[in-house]
Amino acid sequence: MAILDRNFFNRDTLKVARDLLGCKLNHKTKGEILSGIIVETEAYTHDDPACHASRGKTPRSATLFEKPGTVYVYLIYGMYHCLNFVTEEENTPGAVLIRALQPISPLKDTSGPGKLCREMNITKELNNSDGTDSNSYIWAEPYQDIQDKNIIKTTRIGIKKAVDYPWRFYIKNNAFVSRK
DNA sequence: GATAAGATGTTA
DNA sequence: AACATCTTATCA
Repeated sequence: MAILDRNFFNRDTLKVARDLLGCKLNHKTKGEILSGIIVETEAYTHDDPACHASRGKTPRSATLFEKPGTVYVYLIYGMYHCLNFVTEEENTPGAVLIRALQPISPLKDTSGPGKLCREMNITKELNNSDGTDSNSYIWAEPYQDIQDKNIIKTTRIGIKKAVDYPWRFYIKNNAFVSRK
């Protein structure tokens, strides 16, 4: 099983967001591995007003400038963690937000970026870690091949800037996509 | 130091 | 539609 490596993430953010659909996400925590299929993603790029790096490098957004494949986890609204994979080459900010998973491990509720982090036990501790090998705590690998006809490309959710960018991808008719 | 806004989720 | 709840950025 080939793990998604740095070359996979060192590409156009929109392509990475699309290609992550159908991949298996794994998180090693408390001696066990939790996993789920990625069914919904959003892209955030260097020329995107909604990206955390849109106003330059700050302590929080610094992770977005890291090497492709780096894990970016941040807290939103003081309550919920969100999981991202950094894309594009180093010093070019960009990331793919993982918005929903179809559980493989016995996870309860993973249809939303905050919910899946809660279920997968993903916290800020993982921020800035390397997500490109199975020795790290979190990584992804190809799992299902999703055809273009089964992918919906539409606008992103929960943002106030660049609301018209169709940079959200999800698998058609999948019950675990958020905001049904 | 203070303040406002935010890539959310739950409840009603 | 309100609210729970707190980090981050951006001022001063």
